[in-house]
Amino acid sequence: MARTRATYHHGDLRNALLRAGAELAERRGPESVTIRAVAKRVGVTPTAAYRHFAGHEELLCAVKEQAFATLAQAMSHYLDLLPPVDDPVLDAVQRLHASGRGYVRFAVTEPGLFRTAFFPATKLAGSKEFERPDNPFAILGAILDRLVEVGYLSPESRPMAELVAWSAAHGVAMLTIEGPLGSLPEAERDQVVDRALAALANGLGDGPAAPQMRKPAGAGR
Amino acid sequence: MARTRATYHHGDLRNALLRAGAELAERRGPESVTIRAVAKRVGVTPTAAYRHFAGHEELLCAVKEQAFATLAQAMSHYLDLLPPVDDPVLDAVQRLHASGRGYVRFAVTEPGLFRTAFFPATKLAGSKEFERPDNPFAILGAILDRLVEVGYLSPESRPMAELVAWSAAHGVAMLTIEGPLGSLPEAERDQVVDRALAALANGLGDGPAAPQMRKPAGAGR
DNA sequence: TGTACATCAGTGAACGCGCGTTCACTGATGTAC
DNA sequence: TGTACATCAGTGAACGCGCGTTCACTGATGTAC
Repeated sequence: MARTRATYHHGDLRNALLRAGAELAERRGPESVTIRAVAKRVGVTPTAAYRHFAGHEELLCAVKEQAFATLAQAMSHYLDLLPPVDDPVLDAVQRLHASGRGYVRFAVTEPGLFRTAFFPATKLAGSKEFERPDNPFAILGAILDRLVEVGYLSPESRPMAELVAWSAAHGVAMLTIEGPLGSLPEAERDQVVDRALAALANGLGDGPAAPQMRKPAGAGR
Repeated sequence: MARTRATYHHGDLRNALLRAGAELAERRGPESVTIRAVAKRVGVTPTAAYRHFAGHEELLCAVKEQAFATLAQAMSHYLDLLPPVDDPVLDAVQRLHASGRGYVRFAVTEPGLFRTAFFPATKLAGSKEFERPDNPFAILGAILDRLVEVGYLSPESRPMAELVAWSAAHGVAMLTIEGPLGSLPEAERDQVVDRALAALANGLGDGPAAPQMRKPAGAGR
């Protein structure tokens, strides 16, 4: 299987098309993921794609879902690199911060994939990406649970906190790849990113352990 | 002038095309702003548009810029509705909060225009929208200056604080119109929006007047 | 005030492009006997 | 083990669409004399 098309039958065309879709999305964004472009890239007739996808929309949804998973993996990977810290509160807060940094980092290094992950899904199949365990929502959820455990976040504030945290990271990411943050020099941009994430971590904390974590004014990274 | 095409010469075609572009953007997003569609809407040959715009890109940039200005106006208008409060610190913080709410409100009620305002500007003319005085950056700037005056924000944190604040609002807006926040019931969505903005206002404050403003755990709107 | 004429803002037909999708087809595969 | 045949995964040509853009043009406007 998976030979590069020496035979008439491909053997693994669906996956090949998906991979080609991901490559196109990575290089030129979600708009470039067309039936024709994807088929051409694999070296196959456009018609052949219809054996594996009902149409363009289904293909795009599959690529989108895949991009979303890649984003989650990047976040996880970035979190895994984080050295643990003795103070459990600080450790938990740092994990929140790092997840945001991983998120933004992915958006910056893979803007095409990032945009694809959030490409407006036309009709159905919109929220399928959340059924998988490795999605940003779930990753954030675990971090926030930990923040409650260590007393940084109050249990009352726990519900929907994922979305609050997600918003902060998403805003920074978006303004960087297609907004005013994009034209900033990298050093200043990183500073804004860190300050935005710090403001979130800072502003989110309302548990008994929160006050001691507040940084002094003007503290950098 | 501005009669609805009883004569051969239009008299105000450039503006008419721009208006048609805005209407299309409003209804079906930036992708639908094409030379042909805009001309058709005005009741004119596509070729006629080339008397007023160098090409599609220039037209789209103009519409984009216009959408951006509309966003700023909506923010201003929303801020103007805000009743002043006696406590100057509270007043300033509320203005920050309200500007964010206006921003998100615009995104939700006019998603097409909002997306148009942030549509990736291909080449040049990218940052032209910031030359005008009525842009979100300037509006936020004034609010943040005030926050420094009243001692909520430390002067050291003032630089680039616009972008930090902007990120928070932008994230919420984006996740609402084309992300997981969109599928939430409206009441819960508003709650997330308010919490995200509160977390920002809360987390941003590092001046002497900040501690007294912190809300108790689980405080709602 | 009347007229010739330059200028300007539109028309209409046409180009080439890439797109999604359908059709009748054919080559390869693998299974039943 | 060998062969007939159903099934399946691909081909190739074609459709209609909307797009940006160019061309030679014509109708309206307004200005110089």
